Amino acid sequence: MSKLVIPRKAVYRLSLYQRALQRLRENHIPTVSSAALAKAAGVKPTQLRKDLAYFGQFGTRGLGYDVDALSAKLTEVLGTTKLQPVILVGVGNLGSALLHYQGFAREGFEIAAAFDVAPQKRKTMPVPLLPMKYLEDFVKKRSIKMAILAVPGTAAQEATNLLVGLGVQGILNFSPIILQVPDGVVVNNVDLAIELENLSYFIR
Amino acid sequence: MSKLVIPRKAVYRLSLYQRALQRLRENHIPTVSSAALAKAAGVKPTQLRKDLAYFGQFGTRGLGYDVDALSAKLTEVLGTTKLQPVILVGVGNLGSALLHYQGFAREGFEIAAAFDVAPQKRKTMPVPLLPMKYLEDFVKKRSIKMAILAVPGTAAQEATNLLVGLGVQGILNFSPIILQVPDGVVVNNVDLAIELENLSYFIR
DNA sequence: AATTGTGAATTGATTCACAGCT
DNA sequence: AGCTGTGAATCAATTCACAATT
Repeated sequence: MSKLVIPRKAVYRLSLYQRALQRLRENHIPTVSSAALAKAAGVKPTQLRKDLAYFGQFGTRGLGYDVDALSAKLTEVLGTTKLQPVILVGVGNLGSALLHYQGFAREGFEIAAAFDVAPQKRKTMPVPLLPMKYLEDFVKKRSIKMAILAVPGTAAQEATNLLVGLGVQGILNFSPIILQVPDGVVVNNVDLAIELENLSYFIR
Repeated sequence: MSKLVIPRKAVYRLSLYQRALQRLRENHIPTVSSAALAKAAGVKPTQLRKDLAYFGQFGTRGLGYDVDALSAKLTEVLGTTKLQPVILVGVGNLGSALLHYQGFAREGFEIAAAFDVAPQKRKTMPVPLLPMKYLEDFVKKRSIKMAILAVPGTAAQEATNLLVGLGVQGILNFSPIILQVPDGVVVNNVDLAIELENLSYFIR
């Protein structure tokens, strides 16, 4: 059906639109113009319209977009209907923080389990915290396709090789290393220190 | 001289190069080719060379780049010599995690203080944790220019207005809202849920 | 022989401008 | 009258190709 190619940056923006639409839904606002929605998402109206045009026509000229209908369509296009289970690898400072972070669940992702070389069972862990030796079994049994990687840089590539070998196809990488992966494996990098450094550059 | 405009994405990559160079320095590797450095940073060699060309010539043809010299130049260009103090606003799950995250310090950023509407003093806080009423005083006295924002979406715009009013010019935003800010204020968004959603899209 | 530096070519993303609906 | 949808135009980023240098 709509398996046209949508550019990577556009897909990212679709998620932003979805977020904004969800807030409109909560406020029972039935329709929204491209101008208003674009502002909420931090883009220009024409860009929003172009992005939507990648997979169809949804607006009513003179009126705007139906909030519920567009939101439903975005859910379908983004494939957020069937939600992927995710594992977390590396439960240090950042990793354990991510475990307790509610934001993933709010957007429909479930962290199925967390793994660490030396699991420190501290107070309430919201998900099973397991030693690395159970990783293979778990990933295979549950057909895990996505992992959040929060190990130290020195261990990142090795952990990646392991995950990729077990069939993981998407990695959200918090380690300060650019991972080398084969074609077909997608890596999104989140580097907090670089974001700060980048910010500081543009001040002044 | 070197106050030409460097595109935003290029600046981001400069930080990646700097990271890779630091690892080479630790391993006492004296020179590196654009091919090798580019691979470590996840870009193409020509792109690396173009990026460096924004602010000068540093390589030796036939040989490559002097690791120490290039790293020093990047430090200068990125302005990481004089390091900015940063405050954290919002000490919930994610915020307190960020407080304990060592990665900022490792790259030379100091979180000067953290603020929250209802500060919960739990065990060892690595920095002063203060109620919001002390924010104005602190930002002015310490001339804070950068803030990490980790409040709930519902409070994000209001907190932003406050910070901007006090002279903050750079915000690293973890809340799931696109902040509206005046010209001259830079916002970098980090949205973990969207990164995951994006990843899941590209897993066919 | 190896590798940089860069103008030219290309590819991609964004914005404009306006026709087309409601 | 208002707002979408989109081809054309523009702008930006990336990659190519090769001369220049050590």
